[in-house]
Amino acid sequence: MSEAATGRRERTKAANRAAILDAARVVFADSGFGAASVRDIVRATDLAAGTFYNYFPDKEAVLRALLDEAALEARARLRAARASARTLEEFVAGGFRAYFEFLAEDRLTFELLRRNAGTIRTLFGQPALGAGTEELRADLEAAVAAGVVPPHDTDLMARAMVGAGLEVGSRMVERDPPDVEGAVAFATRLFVAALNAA
Amino acid sequence: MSEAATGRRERTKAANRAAILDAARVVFADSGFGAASVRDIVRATDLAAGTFYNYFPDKEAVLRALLDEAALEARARLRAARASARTLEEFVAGGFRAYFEFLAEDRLTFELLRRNAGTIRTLFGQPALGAGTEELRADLEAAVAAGVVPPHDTDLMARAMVGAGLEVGSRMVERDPPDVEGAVAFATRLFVAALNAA
DNA sequence: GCCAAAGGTGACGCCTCCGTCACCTTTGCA
DNA sequence: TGCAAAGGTGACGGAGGCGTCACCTTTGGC
Repeated sequence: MSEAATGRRERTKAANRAAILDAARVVFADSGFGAASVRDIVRATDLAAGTFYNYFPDKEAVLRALLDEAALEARARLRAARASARTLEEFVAGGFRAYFEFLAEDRLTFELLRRNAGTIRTLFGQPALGAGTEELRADLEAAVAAGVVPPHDTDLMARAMVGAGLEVGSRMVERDPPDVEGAVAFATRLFVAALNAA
Repeated sequence: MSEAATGRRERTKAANRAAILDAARVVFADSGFGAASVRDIVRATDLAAGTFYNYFPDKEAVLRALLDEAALEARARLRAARASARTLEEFVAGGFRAYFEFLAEDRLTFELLRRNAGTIRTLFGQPALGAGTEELRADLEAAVAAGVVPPHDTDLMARAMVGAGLEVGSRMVERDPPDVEGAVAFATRLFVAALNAA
C-alpha cells in the first residue's frame, strides 16, 4: 500500500495475485483444501486457467501464501498484546483478546484455518491454527523463571490454551455479534485459576 | 461376532465390508477425506472397483460408517467412566482417562478424526471429534445443580475441555509410549482448579 | 450333482483436472 | 507513434476418477 503508485503492469500483477488469494481463501474454506482444484480457484476469479500458473506452481503454494499472511498478522497482534502486559492476568487476557479479536474480524481466514487444520498439520510442520504455540510456551517458561507462576509442564499448558482457545473461539463466532469480551473473560478466568494452582 | 457362524455368503459380505472400512480408515487418515478417491480405497483392498458400490454409494457413506463406529465405542467408554465417579475430581479424571485411553489404543481412528475434523464438522452436524460435547455440558449442568460446582457457562466449559483434551491428547500421542496417566493428571488438575474457582 | 440367485469383476463412456504452449493483447519506453 | 517485452488466454493431450453393466464365478438349496 505504501508503494502502490507504480506502473499499470505492477498494479495488475498485484491485483491478480490478490484475486487468486481471495478466491482461494473462499474455496479452501468451504470445499476444503483436498477437494478443491486449481480450476475451482480460477473459476472464482475472472482470470484464465493459464494465468494461475504465472503466480503459483500449484494449489499448495497458494495455501502456503495464505498461511504466511495469516501468521504475519497473528504474530503482530500477539506481540502488541504482550508488550503492554504487566501482570499474569493481563498477560493471559491480552493474549486471548488478540486471538479472539482476530477470529472475530477475519472470519473467513478463521474458517479457512479451522476447516483445514488437519491438512495444514500434515502438510507443513506442526503449528496449524495456533500459529504461536511455541512462542506461548516460551512465554510461560519465562513467567515460571520470573516466579510469576509455579512450575508446570509449559508445553502441555500452551497446547491446552491453544486448544481451548480454538473451541471457545468457535462458540464465540457462532453467535452474532460475537462476544469477544465474554470469551476473553471466560478463557482468562479458566487459565489464571489453573496457572495459579499449578 | 456372536452370530458369526453363518454361511460363507454372509461371511464374505462382512469381510468385504470390513476390508473397505479398514482401507478407508487408512486412506482418509493420511490423504484426507477430500483428496481421497473411491479408487484409492479400492486399491488398498483386493476387491474390484465395482464391488465397492455393492456396499456403499460413495466415499461419504464410508466416512459416516467409520464415524458411527467410533462414536459408539467412545460413548460406551465415557458412560462406563461416569458410572463410577463419586467426586468432582473422579468425574473429571474419569472422563479424560476414557478419552485419552481411547486415543492411545486406537491411533488410526484418532488420526482419522484429527486429520478430518474440519471436514467432519462441515459435512455432518457439529460434533466432529468431541463426540460428546453436548453430553459433557449436560453433566456439568447436573453438577452445578447438585451444588458440586459453582455456576458457570457450561457450554463454554464443555468446549474448552474438549478443545484442551484434543491438544493435550495430541501431545500425548506424539510420545512413545504415550503417558496416559500424565495427560490425565495434567488435564484433571487444570479443570478441577478452573471449576472450583468458577 | 444341478441350477437359479447372489454377487464379484473390470472394461467402458463420460467427465474433469492438470500443466503447457502458441498466440494475441497490453504496456512502457524511446 | 512504433516496437519489443511482459504477460494474459484458452485449447489441447494426457491422466485419472466416476458409476455402470454385461459377464462370469461362487454359493446354497434341493
